[in-house]
Amino acid sequence: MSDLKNDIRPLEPSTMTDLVESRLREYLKRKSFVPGDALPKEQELADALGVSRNVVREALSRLRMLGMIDTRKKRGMLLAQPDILGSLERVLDPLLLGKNTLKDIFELRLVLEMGLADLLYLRKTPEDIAALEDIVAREVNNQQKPFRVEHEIAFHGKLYQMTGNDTYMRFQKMLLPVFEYVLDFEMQANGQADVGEVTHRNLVEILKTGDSEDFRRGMKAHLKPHFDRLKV
Amino acid sequence: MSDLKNDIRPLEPSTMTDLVESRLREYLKRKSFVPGDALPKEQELADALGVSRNVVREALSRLRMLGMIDTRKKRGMLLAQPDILGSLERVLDPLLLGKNTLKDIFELRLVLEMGLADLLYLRKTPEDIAALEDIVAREVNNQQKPFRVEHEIAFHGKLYQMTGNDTYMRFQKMLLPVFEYVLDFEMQANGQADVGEVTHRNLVEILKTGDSEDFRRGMKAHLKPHFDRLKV
DNA sequence: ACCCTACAATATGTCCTACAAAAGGAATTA
DNA sequence: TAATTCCTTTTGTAGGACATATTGTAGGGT
Repeated sequence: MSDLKNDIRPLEPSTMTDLVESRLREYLKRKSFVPGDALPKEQELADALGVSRNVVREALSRLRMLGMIDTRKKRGMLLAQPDILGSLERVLDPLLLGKNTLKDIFELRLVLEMGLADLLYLRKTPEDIAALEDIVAREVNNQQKPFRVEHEIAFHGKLYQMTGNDTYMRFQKMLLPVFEYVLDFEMQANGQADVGEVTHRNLVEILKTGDSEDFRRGMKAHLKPHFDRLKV
Repeated sequence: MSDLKNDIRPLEPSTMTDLVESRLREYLKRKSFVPGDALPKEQELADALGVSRNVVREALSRLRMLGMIDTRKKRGMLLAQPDILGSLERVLDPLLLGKNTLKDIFELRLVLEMGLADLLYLRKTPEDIAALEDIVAREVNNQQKPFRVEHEIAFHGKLYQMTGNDTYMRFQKMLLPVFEYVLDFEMQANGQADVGEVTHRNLVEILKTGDSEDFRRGMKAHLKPHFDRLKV
């Protein structure tokens, strides 16, 4: 098992830019800045670190991408609150990822979907249910692919949103395209898509009358074809 | 509801570096390079884009950080497979995140834990169970905090590992520190930690004799104090 | 004919200088 | 006092220069 890779830290990055990036990150944490605080200017950082402004800028460029800092023309740089999913968004493209990672993400989405129930029952409102019924009602029996995908996203997306957890919702929505990609890929090889015995309509019904365990069982049945697809 | 932020694309980034980054990313996708392929040299990219090599380097620096490209001294740059969690790792620090995000991640971990069961039952082996029993056996009744946290990580970490899903495992392990941080924070305010009625030992027992639904119920009971803590 | 070594070619890594642009702050005027 | 103009400061961009490492190649030795 390649467990080692996770336990042992890969040796320190080599280029100055990498070092500066890590120093800066360390610096930001140590000084416990509050978002909005002004940071030293680029030249000062460069002098303090003993490198050129160029290297500092490359490192800062990375932190800026992660949303850790904000820069304004004359004010200098301000500490910001990173958008944790922003960086994921950039990388989470089916075309860029390896086969193993794609499989992992496919499973991860199933896990997230199965764990949904408790949050859902904690926060669902009658308005939410009404919205879901509306979505289900629009699901005509048109099972051609583009429509099916659209309905999937509408329905499950609404479920994520009902949790009131923005991070969870965004995360799931980012995972969906990867999920669909893997699905397409496997379907082309193995035949066409099966659909679970429990439909969206059934799930809504459970939401109205059942408890979180019922819902979880329903979701499991809904996703059963996907689980069956998983190789042991 | 700030749903808009997720539906509408924020306006195009302003600096050249941002533009170049997005152009490069687009270029990489469009040309559908295979990992290992050689990319044009920096100067060529700069010329083609009509910007200075400096700007190109800042953009490349970002992609390098995300693991999308690798550079060797004379070979030029090679396309690589990004490590999707690598970038998350950099940002997922309790001290850097906002209050809402911390709460979201706290919940996200619960969701992930609740969705664990199916993968677990698909892949668990007798050796895994033995390892779990070993871990539980070492859980002396020493409930002081540092030890408790260590046991938590050992036990739940093993569960993640048993799923055989590397991404899931790493993701969960990254979430744990944030989880503990929030827990500490709330405990200081509200009193001390309750512990669920179902213990690690019980969970192992269920793994041996029960099915995935039993396990899920057990996990829910195990995590009950945390769920109770969630505000509606 | 083969291997080893040394050198040249090349792409990235780093530094430096200079200037444009934007934005805050100060000074000036109504 | 309020509005306007100018100045200063800091980031953004450009371009040139050189160090460094690595690859490929040529040459020499066996």
